[in-house]
Amino acid sequence: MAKPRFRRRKEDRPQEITEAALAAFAEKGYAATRVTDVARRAGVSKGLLYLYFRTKEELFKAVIKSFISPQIEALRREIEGTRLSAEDYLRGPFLDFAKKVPKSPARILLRLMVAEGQKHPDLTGWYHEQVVAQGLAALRSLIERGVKNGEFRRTALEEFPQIIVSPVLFAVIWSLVFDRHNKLETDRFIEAHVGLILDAIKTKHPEKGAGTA
Amino acid sequence: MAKPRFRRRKEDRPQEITEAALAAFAEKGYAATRVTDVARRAGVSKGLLYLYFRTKEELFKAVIKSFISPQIEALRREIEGTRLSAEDYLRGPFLDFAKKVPKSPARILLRLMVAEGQKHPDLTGWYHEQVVAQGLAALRSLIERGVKNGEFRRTALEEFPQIIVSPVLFAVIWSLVFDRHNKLETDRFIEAHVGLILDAIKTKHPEKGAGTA
DNA sequence: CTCCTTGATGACCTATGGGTCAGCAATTAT
DNA sequence: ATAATTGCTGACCCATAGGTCATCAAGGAG
Repeated sequence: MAKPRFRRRKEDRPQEITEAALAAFAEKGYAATRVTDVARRAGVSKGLLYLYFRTKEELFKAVIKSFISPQIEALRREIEGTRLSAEDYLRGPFLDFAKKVPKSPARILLRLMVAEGQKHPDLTGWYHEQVVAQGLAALRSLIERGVKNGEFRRTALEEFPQIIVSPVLFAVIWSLVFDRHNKLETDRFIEAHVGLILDAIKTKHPEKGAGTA
Repeated sequence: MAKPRFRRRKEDRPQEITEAALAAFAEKGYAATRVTDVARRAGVSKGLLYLYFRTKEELFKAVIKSFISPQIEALRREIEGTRLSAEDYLRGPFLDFAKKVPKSPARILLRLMVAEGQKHPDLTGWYHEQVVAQGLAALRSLIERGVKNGEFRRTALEEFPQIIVSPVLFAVIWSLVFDRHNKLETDRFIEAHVGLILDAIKTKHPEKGAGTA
C-alpha cells in the first residue's frame, strides 16, 4: 500500500508550523521550547522548519505577527462603524470582546510579549504600532465622542484610554500565573471594572443603583 | 604586596549573589541568563555560587523571596495601623506606594513571575500566599471599613480589590515592554485610575470637580 | 514509464551552558 | 612558625539544542 512518508504541501506548511509554535511557546515559553518540539508538533522534520524560517527567532516573530493583526483590525473597524452610544458600545460589544481575550490564544501572546519582549525591540515596536496604538486610538475616539455628545464628563480617561483596558491585561496575567492557586472570575472582574469606570465618567445616573448589574 | 586573590566572606555571599542575579535576570530573563554571568557580576566564581545554591532554579526562587516580603509586610502593617479615612489613605500613602512600584526593582520581579511563573508552581504558590493574598486582604479590609463608615457605596470593589491595583500592574508591564516606543507617565496614569475608581465609589461628592486634581 | 525538480528528511556538527570537583589559599587555632 | 580548617577557584565534563547538509522520494512533465 506504500503509504507515502510525507506529502509535499508547500502552501500549508508555514501556517502549520506557526500554529504548532504558538502552542509550544505557550506551554514552555520561548527559550525553553526546542525547535524540535515545534517540528514534532507540526508533524514535520526540523530541517523543513529551517526551510521556511531562517532562525528560531524569525519563527517567533512570525508567530506573533500572524495571530493578532486580524483581531485588532476587526475591533477597530467595529468601533468606527458602530451606531451605538459610547456607553452602550462599551457595555456591549467592547465588554464582550474584553471578556473573550483572557480565554483566547491571544493571552498567550500577551505573555510572550511580556516575557521575551525586551530581547526583540523591533518586534515590540511593530506590535505597539500595529496593535496597541491602533486599539487605543479607536478607544480614545470612542470616548471623545461620548464626551462631545454629553454622555461623559471630561476626565483623565481621554488622555489614558489604557485605563479601560487594564483589567483585561490584569485578568490575563492573573489567570496565567495564579489560576491554579486562586481562580479569578475574569468575566465578572472585567465587567465590574468597566462598570466602575463608567459610573465615574457618566454625566447622568439614571437610577442610583449598585454599580454593576 | 600580595593582594589576596579573594576574601572569605561567608556571611555576605548569599545576598551579593542574590542581588547580582536580580540584575542579571532583569536584563535577560531567567533562561537566557547564564549562571556564569551571575557569578561574574557578583565578583565570584561559578563554583562558589553552587556552594550556596543547589541549582539555578534554587537561585531564582531565592531572588524572588528575598526582595518582596519586606515591602508587602510594611504595606500591610501600615494599612492596619493607619488612622486616616479610607479615601485619604488611598489618595495618600497607598498612591505613593503604587507610584513607586513601576520604578523599583520590584517591577523586575513582576516580569519574572509572569515570564517564568508557569514553570515554577510552588514558587507562584508561595508568592500568591505570601504577597498577593496578604496585600489584597489588607486592601479589602480598608475598603470595607470605608463602606461601613459611609465613605463608600457598596460596589464590586469589595469583591475585587484587585481593581484598584490593576493600574500598577499595567504600568509596570507597559513600561517594561513599550517604554522605548511610547513612554507612559506612570505616576499620572496610576493617579488618574485610582481617582476614577474613587469617584465611582464615593457617596458624597464635595465639589463637582474634574476627576483627578 | 522515466526523468527531473524540489519539498522534505534526520543524522550530524558544534557551541553553549548547567553542574562537578580536585586542589588552592585565606584564615584560625595551636 | 606550622598545621588544620574551609571558603573559594576555575578547568573540566557532558547533555542539550540550534543549525547544516547530503540524500531521499513525491509528484509533475514529456
